[in-house]
Amino acid sequence: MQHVISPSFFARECPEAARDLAGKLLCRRFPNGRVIKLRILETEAYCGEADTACHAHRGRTKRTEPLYAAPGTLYVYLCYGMHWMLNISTGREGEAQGVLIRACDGAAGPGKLTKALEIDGSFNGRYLPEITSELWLEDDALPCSVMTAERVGIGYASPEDQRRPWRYIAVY
DNA sequence: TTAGTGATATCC
DNA sequence: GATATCACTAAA
Repeated sequence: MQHVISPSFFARECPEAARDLAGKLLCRRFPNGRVIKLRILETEAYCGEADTACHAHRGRTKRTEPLYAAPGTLYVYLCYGMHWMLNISTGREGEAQGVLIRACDGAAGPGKLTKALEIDGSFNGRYLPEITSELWLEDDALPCSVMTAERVGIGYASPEDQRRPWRYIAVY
């Protein structure tokens, strides 16, 4: 039985939410009506202002605002001038936590993922329950195990934060 | 290994 | 106002 994931799923500490999100289904209805569902294979947790890898580690800015918003709010931003990164806010409102969705099957890499799903900056700051006709998450209860690893692409973070096992990989 | 790309943050 | 920096990718 398919079950649509509600925002309360994200109302807990980021590493837990990121770990649980691995193996779930990311579902997208395109403007032309076509629907695809991709299994999430890789996520990363960014855990608030104290995490030097998190965009919000220097405090609240216009850009990081969605990370502070209610859990289930999307944080979508452009990297390297061409790739949109898809994140979902977690924790409590006022805490700058988020989960980066790094890979689904058929789309390995956060930039390829958003391209495949046609997700861009227009989704930034949107709240999942308000856009269920375009983007939603499902739990089909397919069992899997989850491996952890160090996060990638965060050479600017402190050495101890770079070592944190906050990357989650679903294994079947 | 390197170029490509543009928004953002941080510094004049 | 200017510049440096990026939670990346494809091509070579």
